[in-house]
Amino acid sequence: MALFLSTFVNRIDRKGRVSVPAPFRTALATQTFPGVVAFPSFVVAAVEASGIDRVERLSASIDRFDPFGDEHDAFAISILSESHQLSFDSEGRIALPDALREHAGISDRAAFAGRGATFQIWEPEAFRAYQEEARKRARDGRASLRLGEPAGGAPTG
Amino acid sequence: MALFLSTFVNRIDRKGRVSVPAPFRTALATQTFPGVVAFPSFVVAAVEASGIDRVERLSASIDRFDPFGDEHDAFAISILSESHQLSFDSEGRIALPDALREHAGISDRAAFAGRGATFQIWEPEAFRAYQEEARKRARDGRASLRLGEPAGGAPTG
DNA sequence: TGGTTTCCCATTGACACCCATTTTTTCCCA
DNA sequence: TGGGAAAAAATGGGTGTCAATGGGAAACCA
Repeated sequence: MALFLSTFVNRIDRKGRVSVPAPFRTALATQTFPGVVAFPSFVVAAVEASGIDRVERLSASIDRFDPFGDEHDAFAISILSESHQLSFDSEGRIALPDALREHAGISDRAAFAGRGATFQIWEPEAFRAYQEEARKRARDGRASLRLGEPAGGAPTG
Repeated sequence: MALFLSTFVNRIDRKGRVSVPAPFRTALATQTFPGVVAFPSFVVAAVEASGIDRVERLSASIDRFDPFGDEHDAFAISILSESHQLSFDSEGRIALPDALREHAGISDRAAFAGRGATFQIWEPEAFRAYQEEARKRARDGRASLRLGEPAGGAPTG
């Protein structure tokens, strides 16, 4: 199972290329498409990304519902139509399309932030601020999260 | 299941490496990733650490919910994106990233404090003070600890 | 055929691996 | 039960390898 952890900040060269962090590439190695699938987040100013397998599952679960109901239409449009397939070059880099860069306000550096099964791509400073905010919320303990089986107990942090 | 007990203080060399205490390495031996996963505590000035299995469970339980809801966003960001995968070298050492060292105020020595299913990494003096404080609270009887049935509730605290 | 993308190669720097040494713990035996 | 040998753990440092980065040239598209 793919697990994206940690945050890496990489440089974008004048051709618009960024190295995908090596640990992320490793996590993506089993995918059927050698690259990442990315679309603009509709919640925050960042790019959502994952391997193609996850998108295929998402597509399948959308398909399972009424294809003309508008409930899932929004998701289908927002995600699938705005997704980009970004393939690795021989060095493990991808080219970020302008649409995605603009959405995230990215110029010459990109922060790859692991989120478990997916990751996000941010403008580094914006991510720092967002992270600070998230940390505050976590500390306030408004969300309580318990680990699944086998071992119970909340994360102690 | 991994069980981390006792406290060990080890030296950090000029490359930023520390030996993970041998008993902790033994407890981690069954994990799928040979190393530790660590992230800054959002409660105290210390580093939270565990094996990767625990983080995988965490990721899975986040994934189980609406992946675009913000209910668990704070934890996802605070834990997953701030986690570092620190792999053992052939001597059983890990390299502590600057971000983690700074958060815990660690310079040249690190205290590994067992907490059962997880452990923490402290600056030794800070840990001593924290321990003293915890002891005081325990004496005042303000903390009550209950053992669960054989496999019952998890101890909190 | 201009502009873009892909492939290839070079450079740099960080880190993983390897080996040596010191320190601590364990174990054995007098 | 104390001393000492042997084993294990911790520590220190050199070096080869790989990831990140930059740029030129070929391939591709419009």
